[in-house]
Amino acid sequence: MDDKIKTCLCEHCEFRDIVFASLGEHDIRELCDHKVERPFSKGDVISRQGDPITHFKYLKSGLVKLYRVTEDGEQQIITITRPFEFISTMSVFGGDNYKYSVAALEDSVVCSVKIDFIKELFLNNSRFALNLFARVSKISEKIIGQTLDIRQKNLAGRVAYVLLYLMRDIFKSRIFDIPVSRKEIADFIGMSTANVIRTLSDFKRDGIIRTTGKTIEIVDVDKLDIISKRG
Amino acid sequence: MDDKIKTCLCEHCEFRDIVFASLGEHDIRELCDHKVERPFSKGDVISRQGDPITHFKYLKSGLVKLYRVTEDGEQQIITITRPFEFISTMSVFGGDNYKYSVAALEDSVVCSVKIDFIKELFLNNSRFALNLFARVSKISEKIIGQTLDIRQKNLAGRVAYVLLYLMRDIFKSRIFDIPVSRKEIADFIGMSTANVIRTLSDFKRDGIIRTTGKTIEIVDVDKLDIISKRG
DNA sequence: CGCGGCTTTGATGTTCATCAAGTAAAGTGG
DNA sequence: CCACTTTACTTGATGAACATCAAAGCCGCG
Repeated sequence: MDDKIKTCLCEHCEFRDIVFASLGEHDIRELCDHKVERPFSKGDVISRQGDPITHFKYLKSGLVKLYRVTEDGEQQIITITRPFEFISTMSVFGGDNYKYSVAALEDSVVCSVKIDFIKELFLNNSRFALNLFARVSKISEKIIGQTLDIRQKNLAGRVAYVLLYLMRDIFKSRIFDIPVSRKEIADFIGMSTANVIRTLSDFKRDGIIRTTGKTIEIVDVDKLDIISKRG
Repeated sequence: MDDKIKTCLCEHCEFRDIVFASLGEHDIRELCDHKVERPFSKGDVISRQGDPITHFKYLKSGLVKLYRVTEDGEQQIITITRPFEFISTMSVFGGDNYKYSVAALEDSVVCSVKIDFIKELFLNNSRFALNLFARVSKISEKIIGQTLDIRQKNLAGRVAYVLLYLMRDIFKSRIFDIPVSRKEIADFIGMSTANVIRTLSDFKRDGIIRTTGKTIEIVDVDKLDIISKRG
């Protein structure tokens, strides 16, 4: 490797626009030196509930689930998100340990920077601090809103809500491969696996969705919207 | 009023230790000039979902509920909190409008500062920024954790959880006056009013709690803990 | 080909919401 | 201060929604 030719990739990372927009050339260069880019395969755990928080991690590509494990060993999925919508932990400088686990639902790439370096940036660059704060706040609010949305709905409404969420926010397409098992959907919306499947079968029978293997097509978005709202 | 004698009360406010610890004499003085202290009676709405966010508000004394109104006009209570645990909105600089409403459950005092002034402080005082960020993060995490806790429990478990929360976190006493109606408890844990009452009656019959009017005494904390955990 | 995991469907029982009716408590106006 | 009105609380009965259990089908993988 020739160090002289090596250009800093962070300079042109799309992430720069989001959180690091306010960093000058010098800081970006330094960020690059501190960061480690690491691939994760589908199913890999990216960070684990209870572990000490040493790094600031952000998702560069892929798809992850944020979840926690309850006392009786069940998973409770908090949210499913794409890059830019996941930044290591909500309380970046709040607590010392992860409150939740994160695992890859698709092959993913995560960038990781020592938390101390981010803290330094935060203290020295007020624009950066403001951006980061706004972003983390928005993520928290999205999670809270989603959880409350789900809570007030009945089974059919919840399943419809998840399908619409995957369609609109995650895949931006009416046809996509479901990235989670039925059990994971159940863990997300807080229902039993059997009833999630039953509801999906109902949707299929009514011509609202169509499935072949892992692939799903949302046929009747309007009807799904009605079910989601009415639930 | 004699302006010369008027000392700045913010200097000795307990809140200073929490969010404003990092402010010097000058900033504190200025904060004082900008802030408005205002009492709210039980039942008053402090800030309303959808309204533009113009001020940074924090609870100085009293008790509030954070809630949102669903499409069919029902209230969904997000959390109930004491001073220091409520700071206007989670996304202080995130969005332009309140995502949730806040109302006083007891007579309360709220301090209010123009959001622009806080933003200025945030940009000019990095210690303040860090403190504020950590605090807001912690509040968000508490809310998310609470919502997830409640979600995995059954009716009895939820009611037990709320009683323990009021006892431990809000009143710090086994005897207290319930600050919310049965309907509000129901809106908090996402159950019907009738069933909340039924469960409370069960607890009473089993000698777990004792009530006279609005006053409640938690008699058997251990049993309540078991019910809450098993739920 | 056969094993193990995920999925699907049906039958059954539990939990919880809803409805209804009655009681207590808390305002409200004369 | 009392009758009146309204709101909150309480309890029982009923039915709907959902979990659980069980058995069978499917599918990928060694």
